[in-house]
Amino acid sequence: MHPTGTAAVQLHINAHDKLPIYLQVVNQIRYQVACGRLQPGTELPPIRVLAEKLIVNPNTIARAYRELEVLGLVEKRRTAGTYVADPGSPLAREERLKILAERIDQLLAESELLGVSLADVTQLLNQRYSVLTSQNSGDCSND
Amino acid sequence: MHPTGTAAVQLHINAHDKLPIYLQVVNQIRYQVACGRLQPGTELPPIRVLAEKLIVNPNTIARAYRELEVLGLVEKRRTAGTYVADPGSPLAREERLKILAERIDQLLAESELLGVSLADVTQLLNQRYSVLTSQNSGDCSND
DNA sequence: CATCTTGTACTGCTGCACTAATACAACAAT
DNA sequence: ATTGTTGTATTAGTGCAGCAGTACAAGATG
Repeated sequence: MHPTGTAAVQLHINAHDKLPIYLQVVNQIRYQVACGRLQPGTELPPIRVLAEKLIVNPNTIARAYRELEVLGLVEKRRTAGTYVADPGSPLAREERLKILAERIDQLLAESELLGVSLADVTQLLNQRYSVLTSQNSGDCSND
Repeated sequence: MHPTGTAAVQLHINAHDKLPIYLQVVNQIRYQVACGRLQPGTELPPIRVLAEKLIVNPNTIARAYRELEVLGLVEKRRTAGTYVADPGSPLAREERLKILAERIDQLLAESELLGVSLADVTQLLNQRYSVLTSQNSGDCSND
Protein backbone atom coordinates (compact mmCIF):
# COMPACT_ATOMS: atom_id res chain seq x y z
CA MET A 1 0.00 0.00 0.00
CA HIS A 2 1.20 3.47 -0.77
CA PRO A 3 1.04 5.95 2.05
CA THR A 4 0.99 8.88 -0.35
CA GLY A 5 -1.51 7.47 -2.82
CA THR A 6 -1.88 8.91 -6.28
CA ALA A 7 -1.56 12.61 -6.83
CA ALA A 8 -4.78 14.54 -6.55
CA VAL A 9 -4.22 16.25 -9.85
CA GLN A 10 -6.56 19.16 -10.22
CA LEU A 11 -7.85 19.37 -13.74
CA HIS A 12 -10.66 21.39 -15.22
CA ILE A 13 -11.99 20.24 -18.54
CA ASN A 14 -14.19 22.30 -20.77
CA ALA A 15 -16.13 20.07 -23.10
CA HIS A 16 -17.14 23.13 -25.10
CA ASP A 17 -13.59 24.27 -25.56
CA LYS A 18 -12.29 24.06 -29.09
CA LEU A 19 -9.18 22.40 -27.73
CA PRO A 20 -9.40 18.59 -27.67
CA ILE A 21 -9.92 17.07 -24.24
CA TYR A 22 -6.77 15.00 -24.40
CA LEU A 23 -4.74 18.12 -25.18
CA GLN A 24 -6.33 19.98 -22.31
CA VAL A 25 -5.16 17.21 -20.03
CA VAL A 26 -1.71 17.20 -21.59
CA ASN A 27 -1.27 20.94 -21.29
CA GLN A 28 -2.46 21.18 -17.71
CA ILE A 29 -0.23 18.36 -16.57
CA ARG A 30 2.66 19.80 -18.53
CA TYR A 31 2.15 23.09 -16.83
CA GLN A 32 1.88 21.60 -13.37
CA VAL A 33 5.04 19.61 -13.93
CA ALA A 34 6.88 22.59 -15.33
CA CYS A 35 6.08 24.75 -12.33
CA GLY A 36 6.90 22.05 -9.80
CA ARG A 37 3.39 21.45 -8.57
CA LEU A 38 3.72 17.88 -9.74
CA GLN A 39 7.08 16.62 -8.66
CA PRO A 40 9.17 13.82 -10.14
CA GLY A 41 8.22 10.38 -8.92
CA THR A 42 4.65 11.37 -8.18
CA GLU A 43 2.16 8.80 -9.32
CA LEU A 44 -0.56 10.08 -11.59
CA PRO A 45 -4.09 8.75 -11.24
CA PRO A 46 -4.80 5.55 -13.13
CA ILE A 47 -6.33 6.08 -16.52
CA ARG A 48 -9.75 4.80 -15.54
CA VAL A 49 -9.91 6.78 -12.34
CA LEU A 50 -9.10 10.05 -14.02
CA ALA A 51 -11.42 9.18 -16.86
CA GLU A 52 -14.29 8.60 -14.48
CA LYS A 53 -13.52 11.78 -12.59
CA LEU A 54 -13.55 13.84 -15.76
CA ILE A 55 -16.42 11.86 -17.21
CA VAL A 56 -14.60 10.94 -20.38
CA ASN A 57 -13.53 7.72 -22.00
CA PRO A 58 -10.41 6.00 -20.63
CA ASN A 59 -8.95 6.05 -24.10
CA THR A 60 -8.94 9.81 -24.03
CA ILE A 61 -6.82 9.84 -20.89
CA ALA A 62 -4.66 7.06 -22.28
CA ARG A 63 -3.91 9.22 -25.26
CA ALA A 64 -3.03 12.16 -23.06
CA TYR A 65 -0.67 9.98 -21.01
CA ARG A 66 0.91 8.64 -24.16
CA GLU A 67 1.56 12.16 -25.41
CA LEU A 68 3.10 13.05 -22.08
CA GLU A 69 5.30 9.98 -22.30
CA VAL A 70 6.53 10.97 -25.75
CA LEU A 71 7.29 14.39 -24.35
CA GLY A 72 9.39 12.69 -21.72
CA LEU A 73 7.31 14.16 -18.94
CA VAL A 74 5.93 10.95 -17.51
CA GLU A 75 7.07 7.39 -17.29
CA LYS A 76 4.74 4.46 -17.55
CA ARG A 77 5.48 1.23 -15.72
CA ARG A 78 3.52 -1.33 -17.58
CA THR A 79 1.02 -2.35 -14.96
CA ALA A 80 2.16 -0.32 -12.01
CA GLY A 81 0.93 3.11 -12.92
CA THR A 82 2.17 6.34 -14.47
CA TYR A 83 4.74 8.51 -12.76
CA VAL A 84 6.12 11.97 -13.30
CA ALA A 85 9.55 11.57 -14.87
CA ASP A 86 12.73 13.07 -13.58
CA PRO A 87 12.97 16.44 -15.35
CA GLY A 88 16.74 16.39 -15.09
CA SER A 89 16.77 13.27 -17.16
CA PRO A 90 18.95 13.94 -20.19
CA LEU A 91 16.59 12.01 -22.37
CA ALA A 92 13.63 14.08 -21.30
CA ARG A 93 15.51 17.29 -21.95
CA GLU A 94 16.67 15.98 -25.29
CA GLU A 95 13.09 15.33 -26.26
CA ARG A 96 12.01 18.76 -25.23
CA LEU A 97 14.77 20.41 -27.18
CA LYS A 98 13.82 18.36 -30.19
CA ILE A 99 10.31 19.71 -30.00
CA LEU A 100 11.57 23.25 -29.74
CA ALA A 101 13.98 22.70 -32.60
CA GLU A 102 11.05 21.93 -34.86
CA ARG A 103 9.28 25.14 -33.91
CA ILE A 104 12.46 27.10 -34.33
CA ASP A 105 13.09 25.64 -37.75
CA GLN A 106 9.64 26.74 -38.82
CA LEU A 107 10.30 30.18 -37.43
CA LEU A 108 13.61 30.49 -39.24
CA ALA A 109 12.09 29.27 -42.47
CA GLU A 110 9.50 32.02 -42.31
CA SER A 111 12.10 34.59 -41.39
CA GLU A 112 14.13 33.63 -44.41
CA LEU A 113 11.17 34.05 -46.70
CA LEU A 114 10.39 37.42 -45.19
CA GLY A 115 13.92 38.60 -45.52
CA VAL A 116 14.22 39.22 -41.80
CA SER A 117 17.65 38.79 -40.33
CA LEU A 118 18.55 36.55 -37.42
CA ALA A 119 19.34 39.62 -35.37
CA ASP A 120 15.85 40.99 -35.96
CA VAL A 121 14.33 37.67 -35.00
CA THR A 122 16.33 37.60 -31.81
CA GLN A 123 15.31 41.13 -30.99
CA LEU A 124 11.67 40.33 -31.63
CA LEU A 125 12.02 37.22 -29.53
CA ASN A 126 13.19 39.19 -26.51
CA GLN A 127 10.54 41.79 -27.15
CA ARG A 128 7.71 39.29 -27.21
CA TYR A 129 9.16 37.57 -24.16
CA SER A 130 8.97 40.79 -22.20
CA VAL A 131 5.40 41.38 -23.27
CA LEU A 132 4.26 37.87 -22.50
CA THR A 133 5.96 37.57 -19.13
CA SER A 134 4.54 40.89 -18.00
CA GLN A 135 1.07 39.56 -18.76
CA ASN A 136 1.44 36.07 -17.35
CA SER A 137 2.68 37.03 -13.92
CA GLY A 138 0.44 34.44 -12.28
CA ASP A 139 3.01 31.70 -12.09
CA CYS A 140 1.94 28.30 -10.83
CA SER A 141 -0.33 29.50 -8.08
CA ASN A 142 -1.65 27.06 -5.49
CA ASP A 143 -5.43 27.44 -5.68
CA MET B 1 -6.54 43.19 -73.23
CA HIS B 2 -4.86 44.79 -70.29
CA PRO B 3 -1.48 46.36 -70.91
CA THR B 4 -0.18 45.32 -67.53
CA GLY B 5 -2.12 42.11 -67.34
CA THR B 6 -2.61 40.24 -64.13
CA ALA B 7 0.37 39.38 -62.04
CA ALA B 8 2.03 36.14 -62.92
CA VAL B 9 1.99 35.00 -59.36
CA GLN B 10 4.25 32.04 -58.93
CA LEU B 11 2.66 29.56 -56.61
CA HIS B 12 3.58 25.99 -55.89
CA ILE B 13 0.89 23.89 -54.29
CA ASN B 14 1.54 20.57 -52.67
CA ALA B 15 -1.64 18.55 -52.60
CA HIS B 16 0.04 16.12 -50.25
CA ASP B 17 1.03 18.81 -47.83
CA LYS B 18 -0.73 18.73 -44.50
CA LEU B 19 -1.38 22.43 -44.85
CA PRO B 20 -4.71 23.24 -46.52
CA ILE B 21 -4.46 24.46 -50.10
CA TYR B 22 -6.19 27.74 -49.41
CA LEU B 23 -3.69 28.46 -46.61
CA GLN B 24 -0.77 27.60 -48.86
CA VAL B 25 -2.07 30.19 -51.27
CA VAL B 26 -2.59 32.70 -48.47
CA ASN B 27 0.87 32.21 -47.04
CA GLN B 28 2.69 32.42 -50.33
CA ILE B 29 0.90 35.58 -51.35
CA ARG B 30 1.54 37.02 -47.89
CA TYR B 31 5.22 36.35 -48.30
CA GLN B 32 5.42 37.77 -51.78
CA VAL B 33 3.63 40.90 -50.68
CA ALA B 34 5.76 41.21 -47.60
CA CYS B 35 9.01 40.98 -49.50
CA GLY B 36 7.88 43.35 -52.23
CA ARG B 37 7.66 40.83 -55.00
CA LEU B 38 3.99 41.65 -55.32
CA GLN B 39 3.59 45.38 -55.25
CA PRO B 40 0.56 47.45 -54.27
CA GLY B 41 -1.94 47.95 -57.04
CA THR B 42 -0.97 44.76 -58.76
CA GLU B 43 -3.94 42.79 -59.96
CA LEU B 44 -4.05 39.22 -58.83
CA PRO B 45 -5.26 36.54 -61.21
CA PRO B 46 -9.02 36.04 -61.30
CA ILE B 47 -10.27 33.30 -59.05
CA ARG B 48 -11.13 30.94 -61.87
CA VAL B 49 -7.87 31.48 -63.72
CA LEU B 50 -5.74 30.74 -60.71
CA ALA B 51 -8.00 27.86 -59.82
CA GLU B 52 -7.56 26.33 -63.22
CA LYS B 53 -3.83 26.87 -63.13
CA LEU B 54 -3.52 25.15 -59.77
CA ILE B 55 -6.12 22.57 -60.70
CA VAL B 56 -8.32 23.29 -57.73
CA ASN B 57 -11.86 24.49 -57.28
CA PRO B 58 -12.54 28.23 -57.65
CA ASN B 59 -14.06 28.21 -54.18
CA THR B 60 -10.71 27.27 -52.72
CA ILE B 61 -9.06 30.32 -54.27
CA ALA B 62 -12.04 32.44 -53.30
CA ARG B 63 -11.51 31.47 -49.71
CA ALA B 64 -7.83 32.30 -49.92
CA TYR B 65 -8.60 35.72 -51.38
CA ARG B 66 -11.18 36.33 -48.67
CA GLU B 67 -8.62 35.54 -45.98
CA LEU B 68 -6.17 37.92 -47.61
CA GLU B 69 -8.85 40.58 -47.69
CA VAL B 70 -9.51 40.17 -43.97
CA LEU B 71 -5.77 40.54 -43.40
CA GLY B 72 -5.93 43.80 -45.30
CA LEU B 73 -3.45 42.58 -47.85
CA VAL B 74 -5.69 42.66 -50.87
CA GLU B 75 -8.67 44.68 -51.99
CA LYS B 76 -11.51 43.22 -53.99
CA ARG B 77 -13.43 45.37 -56.42
CA ARG B 78 -16.68 43.57 -56.79
CA THR B 79 -16.49 42.55 -60.40
CA ALA B 80 -13.24 44.13 -61.45
CA GLY B 81 -10.71 41.83 -59.89
CA THR B 82 -8.54 41.56 -56.83
CA TYR B 83 -5.66 43.92 -56.19
CA VAL B 84 -2.80 44.10 -53.76
CA ALA B 85 -3.76 46.69 -51.17
CA ASP B 86 -2.22 50.11 -51.27
CA PRO B 87 -0.44 50.75 -47.95
CA GLY B 88 2.67 49.14 -49.26
CA SER B 89 5.74 49.54 -47.13
CA PRO B 90 4.21 50.12 -43.70
CA LEU B 91 1.67 47.38 -44.08
CA ALA B 92 4.16 44.99 -45.56
CA ARG B 93 6.48 45.63 -42.66
CA GLU B 94 3.57 45.31 -40.29
CA GLU B 95 2.59 42.05 -41.88
CA ARG B 96 6.04 40.66 -41.58
CA LEU B 97 6.28 41.46 -37.92
CA LYS B 98 2.79 40.14 -37.32
CA ILE B 99 3.63 36.85 -38.93
CA LEU B 100 6.82 36.44 -36.96
CA ALA B 101 5.21 37.58 -33.72
CA GLU B 102 2.65 34.81 -34.04
CA ARG B 103 5.28 32.16 -34.48
CA ILE B 104 7.42 33.56 -31.71
CA ASP B 105 4.54 33.65 -29.28
CA GLN B 106 3.82 30.02 -30.02
CA LEU B 107 7.46 29.20 -29.53
CA LEU B 108 7.62 30.99 -26.20
CA ALA B 109 4.45 29.36 -24.96
CA GLU B 110 5.92 26.01 -25.88
CA SER B 111 9.17 26.82 -24.15
CA GLU B 112 7.39 27.90 -21.00
CA LEU B 113 5.45 24.68 -20.80
CA LEU B 114 8.57 22.66 -21.35
CA GLY B 115 10.46 24.54 -18.72
CA VAL B 116 13.10 25.74 -21.13
CA SER B 117 14.59 29.14 -20.41
CA LEU B 118 14.75 32.06 -22.80
CA ALA B 119 18.52 31.74 -22.84
CA ASP B 120 18.26 28.15 -23.97
CA VAL B 121 15.79 29.11 -26.65
CA THR B 122 18.11 31.80 -27.91
CA GLN B 123 21.01 29.41 -27.96
CA LEU B 124 18.99 26.82 -29.80
CA LEU B 125 17.87 29.49 -32.23
CA ASN B 126 21.42 30.36 -33.18
CA GLN B 127 22.33 26.72 -33.34
CA ARG B 128 19.52 25.83 -35.71
CA TYR B 129 20.29 28.92 -37.76
CA SER B 130 23.81 27.74 -38.33
CA VAL B 131 22.62 24.32 -39.36
CA LEU B 132 19.94 25.58 -41.70
CA THR B 133 21.97 28.29 -43.39
CA SER B 134 24.69 25.81 -44.17
CA GLN B 135 22.11 23.76 -46.05
CA ASN B 136 19.59 26.17 -47.50
CA SER B 137 20.27 29.49 -49.08
CA GLY B 138 16.77 30.27 -50.30
CA ASP B 139 15.56 33.84 -50.04
CA CYS B 140 12.94 36.16 -51.40
CA SER B 141 15.00 36.13 -54.53
CA ASN B 142 13.64 36.54 -58.04
CA ASP B 143 14.82 33.32 -59.54
C1' DC C 1 -28.70 47.13 -73.98
C1' DA C 2 -26.48 42.60 -74.40
C1' DT C 3 -22.80 40.11 -72.90
C1' DC C 4 -18.71 38.86 -70.67
C1' DT C 5 -16.11 38.52 -66.63
C1' DT C 6 -15.75 39.15 -61.90
C1' DG C 7 -16.67 37.57 -57.08
C1' DT C 8 -20.54 35.25 -54.16
C1' DA C 9 -23.73 31.81 -52.11
C1' DC C 10 -25.54 27.41 -51.38
C1' DT C 11 -25.16 22.43 -51.30
C1' DG C 12 -23.09 18.03 -50.81
C1' DC C 13 -19.02 14.90 -50.52
C1' DT C 14 -14.90 13.13 -48.20
C1' DG C 15 -11.25 12.45 -45.20
C1' DC C 16 -9.60 12.93 -40.72
C1' DA C 17 -9.24 14.14 -35.86
C1' DC C 18 -11.46 13.16 -31.63
C1' DT C 19 -13.99 10.26 -28.70
C1' DA C 20 -16.06 6.10 -27.14
C1' DA C 21 -17.15 0.98 -26.48
C1' DT C 22 -15.14 -3.15 -25.73
C1' DA C 23 -11.91 -6.78 -25.38
C1' DC C 24 -7.02 -7.89 -24.44
C1' DA C 25 -2.20 -8.39 -22.21
C1' DA C 26 0.85 -8.07 -18.40
C1' DC C 27 2.58 -7.45 -13.92
C1' DA C 28 1.60 -7.08 -8.61
C1' DA C 29 -0.46 -8.80 -4.54
C1' DT C 30 -1.98 -12.35 -1.89
C1' DA D 1 -2.07 -19.96 -9.15
C1' DT D 2 -5.69 -16.71 -8.71
C1' DT D 3 -7.33 -12.31 -8.69
C1' DG D 4 -7.19 -7.44 -9.26
C1' DT D 5 -5.32 -3.45 -11.28
C1' DT D 6 -2.64 -1.37 -14.67
C1' DG D 7 -1.88 0.16 -19.52
C1' DT D 8 -2.81 -1.49 -24.60
C1' DA D 9 -5.14 -2.52 -28.93
C1' DT D 10 -8.91 -2.69 -32.11
C1' DT D 11 -13.03 -1.07 -33.92
C1' DA D 12 -16.73 2.05 -34.70
C1' DG D 13 -19.34 6.47 -34.33
C1' DT D 14 -19.49 11.62 -34.88
C1' DG D 15 -18.47 16.28 -36.08
C1' DC D 16 -16.13 19.34 -38.76
C1' DA D 17 -12.72 21.42 -41.86
C1' DG D 18 -11.46 21.41 -46.55
C1' DC D 19 -12.80 21.00 -51.14
C1' DA D 20 -15.72 20.66 -55.29
C1' DG D 21 -20.07 21.28 -58.23
C1' DT D 22 -23.28 24.40 -59.55
C1' DA D 23 -26.18 28.34 -59.82
C1' DC D 24 -26.41 33.32 -58.78
C1' DA D 25 -25.50 38.64 -58.42
C1' DA D 26 -23.33 42.57 -60.08
C1' DG D 27 -20.29 45.74 -62.33
C1' DA D 28 -17.29 46.22 -66.55
C1' DT D 29 -17.24 46.43 -71.62
C1' DG D 30 -18.50 46.90 -76.25
